[in-house]
Amino acid sequence: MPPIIQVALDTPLPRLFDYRVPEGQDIPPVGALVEVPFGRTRQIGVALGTTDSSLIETGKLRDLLRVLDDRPAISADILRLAQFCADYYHYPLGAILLSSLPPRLRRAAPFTTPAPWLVVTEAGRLAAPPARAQAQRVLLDTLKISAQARSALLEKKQGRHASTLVAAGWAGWASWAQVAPASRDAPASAPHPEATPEQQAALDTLLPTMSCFGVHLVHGVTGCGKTELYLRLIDHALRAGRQCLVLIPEIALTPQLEQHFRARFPGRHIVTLHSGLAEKARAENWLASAGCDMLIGTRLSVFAPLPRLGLIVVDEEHDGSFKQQDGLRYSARDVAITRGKQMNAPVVLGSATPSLESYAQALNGRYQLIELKQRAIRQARLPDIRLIDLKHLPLDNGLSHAAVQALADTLARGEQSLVFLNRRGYAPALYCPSCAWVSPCPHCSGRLVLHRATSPTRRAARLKCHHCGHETGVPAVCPGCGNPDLKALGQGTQRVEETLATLLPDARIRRIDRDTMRPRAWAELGHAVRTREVDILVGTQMLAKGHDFPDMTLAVILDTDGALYSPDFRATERLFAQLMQVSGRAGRADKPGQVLIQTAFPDHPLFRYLQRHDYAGYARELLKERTQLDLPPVTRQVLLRAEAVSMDAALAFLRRAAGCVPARPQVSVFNPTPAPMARVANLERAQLLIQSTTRQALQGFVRDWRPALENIKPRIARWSLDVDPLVF
DNA sequence: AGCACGCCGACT
DNA sequence: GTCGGCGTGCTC
Repeated sequence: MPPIIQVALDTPLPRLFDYRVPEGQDIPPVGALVEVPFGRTRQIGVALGTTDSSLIETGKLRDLLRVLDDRPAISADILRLAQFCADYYHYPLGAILLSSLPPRLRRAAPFTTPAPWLVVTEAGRLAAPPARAQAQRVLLDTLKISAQARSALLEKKQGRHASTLVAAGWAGWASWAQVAPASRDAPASAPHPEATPEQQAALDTLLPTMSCFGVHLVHGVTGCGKTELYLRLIDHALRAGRQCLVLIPEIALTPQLEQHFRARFPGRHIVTLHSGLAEKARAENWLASAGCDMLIGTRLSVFAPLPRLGLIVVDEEHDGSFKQQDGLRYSARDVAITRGKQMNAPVVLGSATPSLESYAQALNGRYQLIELKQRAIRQARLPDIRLIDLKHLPLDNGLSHAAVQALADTLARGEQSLVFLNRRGYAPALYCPSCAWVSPCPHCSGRLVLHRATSPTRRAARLKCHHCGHETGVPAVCPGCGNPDLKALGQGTQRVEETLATLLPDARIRRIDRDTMRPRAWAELGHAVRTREVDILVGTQMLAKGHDFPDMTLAVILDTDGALYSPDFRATERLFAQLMQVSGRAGRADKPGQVLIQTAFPDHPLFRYLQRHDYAGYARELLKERTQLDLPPVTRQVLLRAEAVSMDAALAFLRRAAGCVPARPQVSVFNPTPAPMARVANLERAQLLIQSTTRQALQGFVRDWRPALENIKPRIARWSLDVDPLVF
């Protein structure tokens, strides 16, 4: 009987598939990528081992087509990590393994990358390019210190200069194996600033623990020198011959971070990985990461091959970008911690506003808490935070007189301001004064948001649901009663921008939200702000991330009140983190910033802590509140998805499902999010999020619910039940 | 997820 | 008479 191998394939079916290995063909090693026939297609899969007997009848077994030996097999540690994710996130192993590969290596077409590195030749070391060829000189000097990845050169648009150097015989292309030894001649790290006493104390605590797994939460105020701390820890790991993985939220927001790292470790091989790279570059960098010293990348890098991994840094660990929102719904921070545990490598989480779940783990001693309270670089005082009590105050389109006056004064002084309003669009709802119709979304419990046309020539105004994506035109008359006089209710960033443009006609205003920001617009924006082409930035939470704008002296915060008393208590946490981040952007070296917050609830405890810049205090307060409500600090959710031919059928299923949910967990969010299927026009989806306690409890519920749910599926096309740790 | 099979209504 | 929309079932 021929040998049988088990293969993981990229299908939604949560099982492995058995194939025969034809006579005379070697059995593929565990982790090898193989091509197999599947249905009437061919698929790439991952060979996972042999078995003597298959549950599938021998007649149905098909033959393995070939092993893809142009690319490395998936290593044992990544297989183990993927297996963890398959169990934890209830997702098929094959789908995880295949999606962890760069898209180019997921395809069968051969991929050869003989020479991804540009190195200086002997002739190049002695050569002196003509003085006019400035760019070539710079590149040659860089090469004398360290080889450069082809992809990095292409990214920096230096491909032509590279070709010129190669044509002159001063540089040549080399494979990874040829490059690595030569690079060791270069200095490992550049001179570094002296550690502040506080940083030194943190290092004294951290360095002795760096030889084994442990999670360390670095809570450091903006400007405390967290990056310097990372650099010291990375240096330590690199000297021990280990690899470092640095996870960052979005590479677009932190191009300077990468430069910083390269400047500090000129002789080390630093590789970057993010979805913005071209397909070929991404595959090259992924392959190079196995032999690199340091990998800097976004969440997808957490699955990259790093056989000598010795340190993981998760910068801005609270950031939502670490959570993947579709497909495999993983949190790169949590996967990183698991990987660290499996590899026995320390994990350092850093943030000025740590997530509450991480902070709770630090307080209960599971993570080590490192606090950096002093600003290392700027001696500037923290911004002065003032509240504008909105009670009895007249507002002009949501803006108080005091706020407008402060913006006008700042403008008159030639300084820059920032206006934060966490609501994009023109108005959060359209309202009929005669029948109280308020633009409900036909597909979910949300409201349709009014979006004005972006320019007179562009398309007309639209109503959009920010929750499920439903979109329609604006009705001429009220759909409820026919009244033609519909009003825009409340303020969005578009409306604030419009109002400010009227009130402050001289100000140059830029709106920053998901509607105005293209993925790569951050660099341009940073430039515009630094060269003072902009006076006022109006924007959503996008302003809380991203670039440091050095000359912002005023931050105005509008309408926080919805989040203060939201039934979703995570809204308050998010608001506090956002306000801390936005406040941190106000002020400059010679001048403390000013923050003005409009609120009808100036006595809310959140503001007390905010005014003292006491993030830790408020985090403790919120955790205490949860204990009193008998909620564990780390709550998680179960996600139940149903797809049916009609929304009604899906909702009916979910209501009945909610009825068979055991009493313990709270059904806290009823959140149907329909998305028309590509092929089945009427098929709708709905989701039920059930908030619960610990992972163990949820897994128990998932186990218990399954049989009960099996009994109640009339007209349900598909349903699935996942532990969803995305929202803690 | 794809993809084919197969069932019923409106077309050249 | 067929074309095609869409429910159903299958993939080692």
